[in-house]
Amino acid sequence: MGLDSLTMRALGQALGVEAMSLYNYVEDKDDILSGIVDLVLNEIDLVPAASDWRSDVRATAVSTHEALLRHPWATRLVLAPTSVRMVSARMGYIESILARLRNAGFTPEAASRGYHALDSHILGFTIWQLGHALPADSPPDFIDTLMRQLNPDTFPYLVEHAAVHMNTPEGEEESEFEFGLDLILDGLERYVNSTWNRS
Amino acid sequence: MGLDSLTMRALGQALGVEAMSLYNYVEDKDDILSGIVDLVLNEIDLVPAASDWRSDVRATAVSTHEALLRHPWATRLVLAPTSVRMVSARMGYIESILARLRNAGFTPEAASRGYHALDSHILGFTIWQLGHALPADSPPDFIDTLMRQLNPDTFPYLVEHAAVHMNTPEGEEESEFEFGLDLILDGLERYVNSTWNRS
DNA sequence: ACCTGAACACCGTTCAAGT
DNA sequence: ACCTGAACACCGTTCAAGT
Repeated sequence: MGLDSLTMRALGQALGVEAMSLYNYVEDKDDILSGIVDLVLNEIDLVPAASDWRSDVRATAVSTHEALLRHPWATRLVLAPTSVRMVSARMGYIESILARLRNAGFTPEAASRGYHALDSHILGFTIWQLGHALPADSPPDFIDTLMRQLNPDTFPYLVEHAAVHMNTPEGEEESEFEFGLDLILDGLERYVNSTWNRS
Repeated sequence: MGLDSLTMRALGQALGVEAMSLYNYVEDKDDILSGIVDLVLNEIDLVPAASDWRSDVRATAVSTHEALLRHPWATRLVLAPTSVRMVSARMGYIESILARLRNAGFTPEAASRGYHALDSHILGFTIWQLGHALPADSPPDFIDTLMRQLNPDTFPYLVEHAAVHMNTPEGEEESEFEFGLDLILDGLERYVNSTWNRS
């Protein structure tokens, strides 16, 4: 499992064909990966202009987070694009966030800051979340070894932290993303209110 | 350049030896990568207990961000560890954040939330920032192609956003990290104040 | 037009053979 | 004890040769 197991030879085999045949349909492997990024990003609902900027932007943040979680392997491609096509695939998404903020009255500078704060949280939290999940190919004794290191004397608060996680119901886990998101939205709201001249 | 160019054969050559000799000193390649993670994480100043929790935690967040920027290739290893050793290398770091929050009076649940919000921003923002830098091996026409797609008619706000970046002095760029960090710290401060019983 | 075998320049890793 | 050549099982990619 994992993005690394997507090889030209394996893909060919899945299609009942030799790896070299793929080059009749595709420039190179990056072309395939770019296509994957396209597909994933197309699952995101672009920012609507339905209500206030905060709800609109929030909806897209959640939609993006969900789309990425649906495709864990693609997330690192979105975050660290390896081709021009992957970069340009994200342009519409970025534009729609910027547009929504500017239309809400953000100055160009405030919209830029807002976009950075939001997008780094959306992508950054998601990849952080995915990275903290144990790798799928972890050997059976992976967790054992880890647990043995988790000594209550040397890491009391880590042990406590683990316990908090154990006692947290399924859906709650998800809302950690929204907790951080709301901290940022709160902050942006106060930031623009403090720098706005009401006309 | 990049982490991918660290191969056993290349490393051997740099040491004036064949690749196979390395296996006399090292279990496997993961062993080497784990060692790199160790070295990078050791550059981080763990959370002091010098003043208020906010300043203390903030100092470590900045220290971590700086250490990671000094070693861009290692960042994705820290974020998506591929061995038990890489995971356990981070334990002391996580423990120190949790400890500082708990000692400041955070409940176990609040400390967990706080840690998640902070660490996801520290690691997430950094890798987001690194991912948005153009890849070092970008072909010369990479930027050209990109600029041609950046049509002011279809992406007016992206063009504006790019202009904001152009007009931003060097050091300012850095403070985007601290801008987001302070939004989160503000939020945590209000969060714990609202849930605290002062005794 | 599409597919393939052989080949090239790479990987990480093992192992018997050298010193 | 440490190093190495040869080998194995992989990569992405090219290209001449087949249909």
